[in-house]
Amino acid sequence: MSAAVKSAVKPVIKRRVLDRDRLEADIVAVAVRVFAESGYEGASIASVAEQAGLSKQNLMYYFPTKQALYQRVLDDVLDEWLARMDLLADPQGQPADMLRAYIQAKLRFSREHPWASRVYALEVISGAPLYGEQIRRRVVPLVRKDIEVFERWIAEGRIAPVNATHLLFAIWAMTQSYADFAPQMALVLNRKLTARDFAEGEKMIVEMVVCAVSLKGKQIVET
Amino acid sequence: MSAAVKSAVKPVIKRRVLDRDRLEADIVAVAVRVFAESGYEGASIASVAEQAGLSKQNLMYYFPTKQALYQRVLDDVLDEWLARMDLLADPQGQPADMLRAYIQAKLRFSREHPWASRVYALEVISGAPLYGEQIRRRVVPLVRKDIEVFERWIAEGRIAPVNATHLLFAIWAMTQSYADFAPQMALVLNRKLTARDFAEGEKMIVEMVVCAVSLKGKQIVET
DNA sequence: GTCTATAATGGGATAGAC
DNA sequence: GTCTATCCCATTATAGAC
Repeated sequence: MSAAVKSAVKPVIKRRVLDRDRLEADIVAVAVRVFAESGYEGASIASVAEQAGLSKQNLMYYFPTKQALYQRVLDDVLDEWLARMDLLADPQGQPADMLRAYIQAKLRFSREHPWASRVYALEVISGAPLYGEQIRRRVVPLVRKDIEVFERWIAEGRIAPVNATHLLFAIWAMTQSYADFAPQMALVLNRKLTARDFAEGEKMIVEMVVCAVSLKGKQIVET
Repeated sequence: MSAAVKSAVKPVIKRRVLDRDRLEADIVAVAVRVFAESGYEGASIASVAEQAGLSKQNLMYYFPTKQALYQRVLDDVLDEWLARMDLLADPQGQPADMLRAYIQAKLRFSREHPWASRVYALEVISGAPLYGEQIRRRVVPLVRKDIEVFERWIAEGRIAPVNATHLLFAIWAMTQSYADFAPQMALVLNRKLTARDFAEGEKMIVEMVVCAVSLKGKQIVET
C-alpha cells in the first residue's frame, strides 16, 4: 500500500470515530435528562432515541442495552463532576477561602448540570442498585480525602474542632439540593430558580459553614 | 328490627371496616418501601402484593390502579410528616430552641421513616409529575408559614437578618439527606448509619444554623 | 450504520366464577 | 373479597435486508 493511500484512508477513519464520539455524546446528553425525569425504569429507549433524532434500533447499535446506556450516563456524570471537585488540595489556601470555593463549585454544578445531579441522586436514593460499586470505587475515596483535609485543618488548629464527616455531608446536602429539590423550591418561590437565587443560597451556605468552623476557642459577642 | 339485632349487626360492620383499614395500611407500608427502592415505574404491584401477602388481583380490589396506590402512599407520607412538623408556632419560644426542636423533628423523621422520605424525594426530583398539585396545596403553605416565622424573628431583632427562605432550604436539605443519601453515607462510613451518627449530624446542623442566626450585630472573637 | 420486521417478556388492568 | 384466566399494551431486544 502506498503512502498516498494510507494518508487518504486514515483521516477518514479518524473523522468517523469523532463523529461517533459526538453522536454518542449527543445521545448521552439526552439520556441524562430522560433518566432524571423518569428514573431508570420509567425512561424508555424509544423516548431517548426520538429526542436525540434517531431510531430506537439505531440507538441500540451504539448502546446495545439500556443498562449500558445508563452506566455510560452515570460514568459521564461522574467524570464531569470529579473534574470540577478536586479543590481542597492546596496546602497553602486559607480554610475559609477553600470552603467558599468548594461550595461555589458544587453549587455551579447544580446550576449548570441539574439533570446530572438528579440522575445521580435518584440512583443513590434508590440504594445505588446499579452503580454502588462505581460509587465505592470513584466517589468514596475522594470524599474520604476531603474529610482528611478538614481533619488536618482541625489538627493544625486552623478551624474549629467540628465533626469533619458531618460537615462534608452538610455541605453536600445543601449544595446538591439546589439541583435535586429545585422543583419544590420553584413551587415555594412561585417561579423558577434564578442566578440570583443561587447567589443568595451560596451566601447563606457559606455563612453557615464558615461560621461553624470559626468558633474554635472563640465566642459570639456584641460588637 | 329489634334493638338486639341492630346491636349485633353494627359491630360486625365496624370490625370489617377496621380490618379493611388495617389491610390497606399494611399494603401502603409495603408500597412505600417498594416505591422508594424502585421508583414509580420500577415498582410493580405484583411485587407489592407478594410482599404484603396477597395476590396482585386482590390488591387491585383495594387500590384499583397503580396510580391510586401511589397517591395514597404519598398522601400517607405527607400526613405523617405534616403531623410532626408544625413546630414553629409558639410565639414565646426562643428562636435557638425552636430551631433545635425543628431540626430534631426533621432528623427523627429521616431516621424513623427513611422510605417515606425517599419516595417523596424521588417524586420531587423527577419534577413532581404526579404529585405537584398536592405539594402546592399541602406543603407550600406550611413552608411559607415557617419562612414567615423566621422573618418575624428577624423583624423583631431576635435573630440575625439572614435570608429566611434559603435558611429553611438549607435546614431541609441537611436533615432530609440523612434519609435520602444514607446509602452513600453508609458507603463513606463503611457501615450503616447508627443513632450516634444521627446525633452527631444533629449537633453539626444545629451548630451551623444557630451560629448563622446568632451573628446579628455581633462578631466572632477570641475568648 | 441504518432500516423494517418481529420476537419475547413483563406488567397493568379486566371479566367472571365462587 | 378472593380466585383463575386472560387481555392488552409498552418496551427491550434481536434478526436480517440493504
